[in-house]
Amino acid sequence: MAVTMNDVARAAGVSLKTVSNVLNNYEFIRPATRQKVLDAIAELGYEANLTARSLRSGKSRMLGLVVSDLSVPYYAELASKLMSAAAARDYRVLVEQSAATRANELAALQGSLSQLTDGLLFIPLVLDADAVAAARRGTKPLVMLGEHIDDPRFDQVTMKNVGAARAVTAHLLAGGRRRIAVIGASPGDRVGSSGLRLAGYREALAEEGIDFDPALTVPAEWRRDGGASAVARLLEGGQPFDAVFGLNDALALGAMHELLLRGIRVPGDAAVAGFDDIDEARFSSPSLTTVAPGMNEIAERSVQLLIDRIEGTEKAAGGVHAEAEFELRIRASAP
Amino acid sequence: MAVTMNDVARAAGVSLKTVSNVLNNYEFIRPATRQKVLDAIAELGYEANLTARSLRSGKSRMLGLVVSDLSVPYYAELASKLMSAAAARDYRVLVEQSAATRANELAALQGSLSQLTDGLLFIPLVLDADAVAAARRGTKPLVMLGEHIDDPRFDQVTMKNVGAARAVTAHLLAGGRRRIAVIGASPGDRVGSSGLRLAGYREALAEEGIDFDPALTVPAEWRRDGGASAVARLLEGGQPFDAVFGLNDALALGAMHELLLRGIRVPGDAAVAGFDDIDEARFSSPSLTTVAPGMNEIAERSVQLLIDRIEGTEKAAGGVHAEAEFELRIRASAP
DNA sequence: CCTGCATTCTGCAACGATGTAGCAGAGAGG
DNA sequence: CCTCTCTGCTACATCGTTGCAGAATGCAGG
Repeated sequence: MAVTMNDVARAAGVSLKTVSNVLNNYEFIRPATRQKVLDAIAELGYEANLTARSLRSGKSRMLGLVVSDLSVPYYAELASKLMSAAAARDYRVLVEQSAATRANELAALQGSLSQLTDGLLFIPLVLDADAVAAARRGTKPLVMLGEHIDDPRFDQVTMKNVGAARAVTAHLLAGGRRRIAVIGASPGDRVGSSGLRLAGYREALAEEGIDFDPALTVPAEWRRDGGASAVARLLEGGQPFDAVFGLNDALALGAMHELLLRGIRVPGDAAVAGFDDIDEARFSSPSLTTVAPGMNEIAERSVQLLIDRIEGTEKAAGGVHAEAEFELRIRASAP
Repeated sequence: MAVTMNDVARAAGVSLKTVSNVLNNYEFIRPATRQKVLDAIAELGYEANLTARSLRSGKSRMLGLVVSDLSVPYYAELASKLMSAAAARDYRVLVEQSAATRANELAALQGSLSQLTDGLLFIPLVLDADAVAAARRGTKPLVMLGEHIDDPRFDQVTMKNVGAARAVTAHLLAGGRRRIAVIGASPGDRVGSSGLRLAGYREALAEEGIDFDPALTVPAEWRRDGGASAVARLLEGGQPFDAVFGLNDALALGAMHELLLRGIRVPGDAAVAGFDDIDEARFSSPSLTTVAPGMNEIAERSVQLLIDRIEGTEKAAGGVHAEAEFELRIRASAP
């Protein structure tokens, strides 16, 4: 039914392989022959069968993206940018949702997703480095995103969590705030986004000679309702504070919602700052001070790195680590 | 390198074709033979090569999803649900962003996306029905989502735009509001989401015997900043109003932001209602009254319909149209 | 004992592309 | 004049699976 290379070859009066050579930009073809083939292709409306090409060549020009849940705005935005970056290089992205499940993350690394793609962009949430390394021995390229795993064995593109959190905290301190509550971490966190951002917060405090008060560090699910209930617990615990640093924007927005509900003025009584600079941060009332982690750069560099690995351009033996630049966005919630 | 069916056949002491038959649940195989094959598969860790299967069988068990931009929360959520619904039926979804461009929408309908997939879920934004019909003649199944196109030729799953908008408006009217501004439509809109929702608004007004005032209908881009600037224009135009109906939640949230900025109390001075029930609607301050358009049902039914077409279960000659049920969510912005 | 049918399994061709080998002719070098 | 390399093309095998045709067996019916 569909036009095949054979039909084109017959129409152009050349062999099947010559058509293939034209399509693959083989060097030694006479211009006249090339033109005959191109004319036949145009006339018949031929389009290469990607499945057949993929079977024969072992390449699909598809990248896999493993993410917990696309309905989380941060991941959706990142996925969108990754897809655009890939499209610009003539690659497609096949997304798989892991629901932050061990079984699903493992399945994505080993199963049919990696079979269908030339390499994987992976945002791990439950697997640790050893589990990933074990699952992935001798297979296709893998680039890690996010902060859950930080291991020299893997290629990785991250944001500057520590530096950006330090900058946000320093900004709150510069505004005269002295008791800054942190929402979304436990005082003992050392790894992952929460540990890194908490470390940045502590560095900024230390620079100002302020002691770290564990009572101001409130664990919470990184969602809006987590931020709201963390603030509620903080207030009910009677801890005084003059600023809230949500470790992501959803937490900060939820926290701000709860503060306003209880008649606490923002930024008058308490400043609020977040992390991520999602679109909503500009439109909350008051608009949210936050830090943009350089998502465009993360998307660009991770796609570039993965494709370089696939095409053999990047040959570094160990893992390549890249960090995107951040930018502080000062808005009304913490001027 | 990878284990093939041939290796399994050799290990099990049967023919290649018998292995294939086992995998495809062919009826006439002795239990003992089936077991030998399954054992060999388990022992060797064989996994079927999907590319080869796809080339040979012409089926990929992938659905294409054409959407303008995944970073729009509504689309991201819908995509997430579509992917889950597909996964439950052992299908995968390959997403393509059209950026609401005519060329990209056409390319998605005709190009390699449809070649790689067994059918398409399409949320058109610029193509009209005739253009889609022309682009799609004699190819794979296509299910339309959204309201941009409403045509009996196509399979389509939609929300009850008119009914839901009427319900929201009726709720505002029941709360004593009489001058309800509508944001996101032009008074003359008849088609698409804006036209349908505007029609529902007018129906509710008519039921209460209230005249439609075109001055209260303000066009705007369906984004937060669109809602904000529409409210600004409304206020600067001096039109009195006691409620704002944003034709989606982003518009309503942007509008509410602008109202609060200008010291107008919500819901005291003006009630605000939206449409979509995105996650943020629960967490804005005040929380947003809106209508949930039944996105789960839309995702389930559209995936089911598409797969039924692909597998030949659904044989209706014309287009099948389905509408999901909506649910009014009454919150603080318009109690 | 033969025929017919259901059951169980096998072998070959084919899906549509690319890789490898090789052939013929032109020009270069000895 | 004979080899050797480069150019431009063709033929054939191959990627890993499934569709089709058919072989071999057992069993029932006449």
